[in-house]
Amino acid sequence: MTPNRRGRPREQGIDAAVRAAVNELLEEVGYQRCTVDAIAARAGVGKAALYRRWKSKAELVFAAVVHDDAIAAPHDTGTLRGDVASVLADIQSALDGPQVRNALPGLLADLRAEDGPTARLGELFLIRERAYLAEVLDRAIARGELARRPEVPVVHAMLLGSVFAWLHLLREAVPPGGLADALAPGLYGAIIELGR
Amino acid sequence: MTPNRRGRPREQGIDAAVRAAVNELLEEVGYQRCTVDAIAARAGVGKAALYRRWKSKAELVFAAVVHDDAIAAPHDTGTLRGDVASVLADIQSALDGPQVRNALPGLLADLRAEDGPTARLGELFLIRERAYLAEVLDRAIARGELARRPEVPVVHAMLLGSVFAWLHLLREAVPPGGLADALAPGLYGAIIELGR
Amino acid sequence: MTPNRRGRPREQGIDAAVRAAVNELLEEVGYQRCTVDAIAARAGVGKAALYRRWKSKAELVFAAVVHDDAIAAPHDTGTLRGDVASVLADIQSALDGPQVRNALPGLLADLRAEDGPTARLGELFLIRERAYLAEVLDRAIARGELARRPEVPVVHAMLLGSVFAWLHLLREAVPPGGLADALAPGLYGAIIELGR
Amino acid sequence: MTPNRRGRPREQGIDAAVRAAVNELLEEVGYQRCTVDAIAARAGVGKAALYRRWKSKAELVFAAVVHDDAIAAPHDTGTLRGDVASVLADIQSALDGPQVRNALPGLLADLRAEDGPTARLGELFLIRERAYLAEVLDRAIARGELARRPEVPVVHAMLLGSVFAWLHLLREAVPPGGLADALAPGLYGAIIELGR
DNA sequence: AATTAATCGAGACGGTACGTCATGTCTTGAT
DNA sequence: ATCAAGACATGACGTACCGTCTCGATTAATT
Repeated sequence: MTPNRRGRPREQGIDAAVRAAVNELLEEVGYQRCTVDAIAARAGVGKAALYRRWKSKAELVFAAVVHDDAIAAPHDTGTLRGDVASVLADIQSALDGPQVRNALPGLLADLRAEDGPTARLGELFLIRERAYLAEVLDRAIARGELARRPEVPVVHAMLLGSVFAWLHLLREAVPPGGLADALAPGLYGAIIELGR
Repeated sequence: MTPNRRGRPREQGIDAAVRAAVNELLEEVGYQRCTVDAIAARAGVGKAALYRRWKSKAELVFAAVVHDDAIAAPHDTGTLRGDVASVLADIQSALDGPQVRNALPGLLADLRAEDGPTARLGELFLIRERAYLAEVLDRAIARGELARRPEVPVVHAMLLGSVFAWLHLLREAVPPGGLADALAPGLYGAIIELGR
Repeated sequence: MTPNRRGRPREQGIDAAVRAAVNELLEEVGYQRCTVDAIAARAGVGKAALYRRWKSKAELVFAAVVHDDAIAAPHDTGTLRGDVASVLADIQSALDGPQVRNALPGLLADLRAEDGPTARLGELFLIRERAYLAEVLDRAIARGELARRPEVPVVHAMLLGSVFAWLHLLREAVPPGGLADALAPGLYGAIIELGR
Repeated sequence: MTPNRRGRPREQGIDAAVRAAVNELLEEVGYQRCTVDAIAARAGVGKAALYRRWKSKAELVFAAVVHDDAIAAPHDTGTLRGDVASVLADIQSALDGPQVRNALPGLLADLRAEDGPTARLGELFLIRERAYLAEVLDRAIARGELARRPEVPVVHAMLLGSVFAWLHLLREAVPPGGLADALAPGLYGAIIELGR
């Protein structure tokens, strides 16, 4: 995976074209019928170019679906209550796009089945999300809203899991006021309780 | 799926043999490499017998993995705090077995990909869990621990999602004190906040 | 394929290095697994340099395998019987090297599949062989061994074909006395019959 | 490759359908562009059914192209001269069909590249052809045309090779009188010489 | 000396075929 | 009508190879 120093450099447009193709196909036909051949054809690219960059369909789709700005810089709303709602909104926007929503279950399954370091769903993604979360909690402590910092993984599981469960396990419709608003009060209460 | 009226009756031992084979294979090789052919071979059964009973691999595995006592009768511990921990323990025990843990992501993906009523195969499971949850909340109200009943789907998403995220998204190790104990305080706080 | 007039001249050593690489690989792994990439790598050469010189793998291998002295000057042994054995020995030495033996079937297939003039790349080789043959026959007439000159293509087919069939169709082991000696008497008889 | 005793028997029509498809494709597009996928599609058959019967494209095509009646029962014309012409005509008809002619070079190359017993081009085919030849020679001895039996492989190489060379090495047009008639006199002379 | 232009090694690119594998259906003969 | 065994169509996957192209660096002959 180390880029080459000599030889023809990788063409720039391919990554973008592939991402676009994947996202279109995910939306049109879902994960399972979003074929590697179809992706290559739609992107106007050979399969070799795909497998040169990613080592499986799962990695390919993952890379196409996770955009780096998924987790924006942690927005400070001034209150923990507001920050929690903001984090939830970010999580929702990362999980609820038409592509991600179609891709996530299949992706989870395929990444799990592969061995190697990529098997963990977006290590990087989760690490950044966790750091984000730690910062939000620390701000709340600085404001005096929390006495101590709760275990970050616990908070992480509650926030991420609640959104995921709503969308993919319970498969409830997103409520009119927005999913973040529906979940925020309870999860705010949870954090307060843990930070007491 | 209607059983036969005439002709040779279905052999009794098959269901059990298949369940056993599925569970062994799930544990040994995971969901994707737990092939229908492998299941049939291990169970000493023809594939036709499988598809006579279940209409897809996903249904087959689901049936083999979900034991009816997954959601026990709602145990009344006397306090909401205790009940929440008890529910969480039940959820964890339903999701954390060596088979379910391996099967769940693949199952989610395949059930989602199927169209028609099978897609909601987990419905029954979820409905019972939700009823269970409603009862726990109502007991808390009766005890005076809650002023009003929170939205059940919200609570459901938080409880189920937290466990799922811990196990399958964050893939954290189960903490020494047990997963339920780690998550219970926060989620108790969440319910209190929502029932205020 | 026209050489350049201006600019950097082609490096001299490349042709030799490539020929060597091809012959090694043919002997080691055969025609099909003698990849263009492998040739380039072994020769320490870029693929572009190969395709600048030859227009396909088949041409490349053909050039590497056919040495110009393949058909030596027609050696006059003094009798038709001797000349036939000599021609056969030449043909065998052209077809029976460890490289040619491995390359020939694949080469035949690929050259045939290409359209255009390359398909007849062996032409030159065959034309010279045929001229050689005509000379041998004419000498026999001059000696009075033959009354008239047989059809050269017929004689050609018999001589070349017998050797080829032995090596590549029947895949018989080369007999102890040498292939030429085993085939010469019969083919001498054939020519006598045709020249009667 | 042992046929099954239990389970669904192999469908009968498939072999015939595949042979037909292969022969059509060979004639239309040649060996290299006669794709396994195209064969399966044209025959209305899955690729698995093909690979269940033959272990590579080469074997598949070989089986489709060699028809069992390729070498008919050795026809006794009453004279060695006539028998030789008859054998040659048989060989030509086996090698000169529009399909075989297209397939042979590619087939030779691919079979050679594979390891294992099939690598030898139609062992069975050659064995039968050789037996045929031995019988022709023995008849000639019985008639008193030959004093002793020439080495069969040598005769085999001359007869088979001459035809093959004419068609695939020299790539001469088949002469008006027929290829067998053009080659028969010389090869008759060869056999006489060897049997003297 | 500066310019020009064809070459060099390296390696990415599009296309295309291969052979494998899994799903769900179907077909045997036997129970 | 069921059973075990196993063949069937479909269709995706990941690998391999070919011949082309693109990069930055060389290397001569021409200005």
